[in-house]
Amino acid sequence: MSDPKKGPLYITNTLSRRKEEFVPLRPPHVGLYVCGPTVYSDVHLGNVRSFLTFDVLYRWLTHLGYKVRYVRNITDVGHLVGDIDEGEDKIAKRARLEQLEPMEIVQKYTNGFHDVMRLFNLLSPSIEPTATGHLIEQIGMVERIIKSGYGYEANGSVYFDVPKFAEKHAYGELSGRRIDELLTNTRDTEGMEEKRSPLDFAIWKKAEPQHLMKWPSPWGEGFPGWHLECSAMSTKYLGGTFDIHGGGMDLKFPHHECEIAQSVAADGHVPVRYWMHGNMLTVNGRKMAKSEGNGFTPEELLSGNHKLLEKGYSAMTVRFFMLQSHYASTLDFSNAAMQAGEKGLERLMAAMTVLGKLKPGALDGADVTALEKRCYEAMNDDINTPVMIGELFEGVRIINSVNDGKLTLTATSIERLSTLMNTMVFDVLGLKQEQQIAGDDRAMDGLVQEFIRMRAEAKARKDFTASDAIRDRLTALGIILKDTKEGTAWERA
RNA sequence: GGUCGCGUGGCCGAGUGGCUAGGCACAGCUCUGCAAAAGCUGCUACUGCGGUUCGAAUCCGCACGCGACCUCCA
Repeated sequence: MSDPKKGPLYITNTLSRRKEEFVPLRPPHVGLYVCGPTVYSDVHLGNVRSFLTFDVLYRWLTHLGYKVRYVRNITDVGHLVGDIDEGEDKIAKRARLEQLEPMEIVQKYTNGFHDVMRLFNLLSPSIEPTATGHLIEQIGMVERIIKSGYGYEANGSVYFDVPKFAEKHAYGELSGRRIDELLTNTRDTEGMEEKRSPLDFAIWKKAEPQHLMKWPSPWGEGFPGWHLECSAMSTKYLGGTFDIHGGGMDLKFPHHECEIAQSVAADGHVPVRYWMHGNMLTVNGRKMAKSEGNGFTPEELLSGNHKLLEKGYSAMTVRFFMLQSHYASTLDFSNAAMQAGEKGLERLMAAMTVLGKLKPGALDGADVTALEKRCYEAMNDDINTPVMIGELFEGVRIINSVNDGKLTLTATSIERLSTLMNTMVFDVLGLKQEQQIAGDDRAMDGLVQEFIRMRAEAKARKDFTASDAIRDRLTALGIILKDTKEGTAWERA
C-alpha cells in the first residue's frame, strides 16, 4: 500500500505453515472466501470465534485500503449427522422431527445466524450465497470433474477418484496427509462398495426416496456433495484462483483438501493462494462443539442461564475476550477469563469516552507516533490482535494520565491519538460502546446532575452524611459517581 | 494407531536465541473528607531431563501431560 506505515501484511498460510507476505493477485482487489454455517441448528460460541477471526481480517484488509470482496456462504443443503444416523440428510432429519419444511428450517436458522452476527457486531459479507441457490454451478462442476477423468458415477451417485487424482496432483498438501498413510489407516470399506477407494468422496449423492431436499441431475435425483458448494461458489464469485480462503481448523481435512482437489480436477488450477485457519474455542480444554453438548446460545450467554456460566456476559465482552488471544491459538473459555475481559473492556471503553475531552498542552509527554507504529506492526504480523490490544492499553494509560494532568500532549498528538484509538477500537476490532453513557439520555442526565449538585452542596457544608447518602442511593440504583478534578462524572454500573 | 499442534507468573494470554508484552487479581503509595475512578510501584514465569550456543521460554532430542483432525462417514 502507498502508506508506508500500513504495510506489508504477513499472514500464516496453512499451505506453507509459515508467515508469508500477503500480495493480492489483482491489487487493490482482494478475494476472501470463508466457509459459512450449516443452518440446521443454532450457532454456538465456537462458531462465532471462527467468523470473528475473519471479520477482523476483513476489517483490517479494508482498513489497509484493499477493495475486498468477502464471500461467506450459507450451507443449506444438509450434511450428514455422521455417527448418529444412517446417511440421512441433517436438514431433512431435523425437518421431520419438527414437522417443518426443510426450507423453513433453513430460514429459521439463517435468521438466527444473522441475529448472532449482528449481536457480536460482525460485518455482513459482500456476497452470502446459498448452496441451494447454486445447483446449476455445482452440477456443472461435477460434469467438469467427470470430463477430466477424476469423477465416476456409481448407482446414481458421483464420486471423486482420490487415488487417481493423487497420481498426478498433490493431495493432502494442505493438511499434511499422505495418500499411502491415509490408505493404511482406513479400515474395511464394507457397505461402501460403490466407491472405488475408501478415500473417494461424493461430489453428487443419489437421494433416497425419503430424502426431502433433492434436485434433478444428469445422474438422477440427488443432491450435491458437501465439499462441492464452496468450490462452485468461490469459483463463481471470486474466480478460478483467488486470494484468501478461511475457515475453522476442523475444516482443513477433509473439507478444504477436497476443495483443492475438486478445483484442480475441474478447472486445472489451484483455487486458493493463502489458506487461513482459525483455532478452536475450548471449554475445560475440549473443543466446543454441537456433538460435545458444551456450547451455549447467545441468549444463554447474555442471561448467564447455563450451567457453564456463572453470570451473563455482554456480546462485546465476549468479542473482546476472544480478540485477546491470537486466532491461531486455542482459546479456553472460563468465567474467570471472561470477568477479566469484562473489566479490561470497561477500562478501555471508559478511556475512549475520556479521550474526547482531553485538553491540549504545550509539550508532548508521550510518543503517539511510536504507539501508532506498534499497533500497525502488530496487526500486520498475522493479525496479532492480543499484541495490538496490549498497545491500546498503553494508549489508555496515556489518555488517563493526560486527563489527570500528569502528562501533556499537543493538540496535534491528541488528534492523532484519537484517530488511532477510534480506528483500532471501533473500526478494526469492531468493538462498540454498550453501556449507556452519560448524556445519551438527556432527561436521565439532567436528573443525575441534579443529585450531583445536591451532593456537592452537602459536601461544601461538610455534611458528609448527607453527601454519602446521596451517593449510596444512586449506587443502589446502578448510578456510579466518579469525582474528578473537573467535577463529578457518572456512569451506569 | 496415524498426522499435526500445544504445555508461560494466582488466572487469562502474547512472545521464536540476549532487551519489563498486556489484561485481570493481589499488596503498597499518590490523589480524595471517605469511597470509586485514575496514576505510580511491587509480585518477573516459561512441564521435566539431556543437548547445541558466550547466551534458550525461544533451536534439537527424549519423557510426561493435553488437544485437534483422521481411524465409522458425504
